[in-house]
Amino acid sequence: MIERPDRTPLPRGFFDRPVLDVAPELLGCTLARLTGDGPIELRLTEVEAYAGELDPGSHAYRGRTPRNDVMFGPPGHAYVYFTYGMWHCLNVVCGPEGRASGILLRAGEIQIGADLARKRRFSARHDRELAKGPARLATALDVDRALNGTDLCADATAPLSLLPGTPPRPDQVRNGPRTGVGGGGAHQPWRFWIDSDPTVSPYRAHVPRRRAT
DNA sequence: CGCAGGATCGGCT
DNA sequence: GCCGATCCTGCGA
Repeated sequence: MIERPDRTPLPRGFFDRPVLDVAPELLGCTLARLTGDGPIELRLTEVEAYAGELDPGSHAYRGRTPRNDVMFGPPGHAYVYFTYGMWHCLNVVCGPEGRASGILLRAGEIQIGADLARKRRFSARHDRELAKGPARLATALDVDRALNGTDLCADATAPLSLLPGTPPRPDQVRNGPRTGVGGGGAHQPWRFWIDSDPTVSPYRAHVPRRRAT
């Protein structure tokens, strides 16, 4: 009998906890995508927590809308949003249900399907850039709003799921301010990443956009 | 390598 | 109308 890594998705209970407990534990976990062309999998190296309606940085801050509806639903589901007119970003809803908290999956290391990811991320000059940033991660794994609401705990044959992986050593888990978040939520140190990992995206402070002249 | 500017459109005020 | 949980390219050092 051949030993294989655990293909059982993380249980719903894993996500049905306070988002700040879940976020650091997601590091090292496997995000598995089943595309028509084959599987693409990555090991998460960077995530960011958003604490629901009370968090000025969260999409849920101004209450429930058609766009953020999934965030108010049960934990363990995918919240995918479209931004800047061209990009998608992927979150996991966390508990308790109705809190509308979630975790943005910001970066990872491609472990399976790098050839497929390279086709989708043709401008990446190096494999470490394939999923270095939330929109790059979504692009590499062919994630768009068609996957909004997907149950990530269903099973490994689903189009998108989260599985246990290889956790980092506890002393390798770092945290700091969230990238690109302005307003009242800017200073919260709710971004978590694996220290010294080359696939972690660079920190960028929020920049209000200037109007075109 | 760092920084500035542009792309592009859905969601919400 | 304004702005965004971003990324890419081009330019200069």
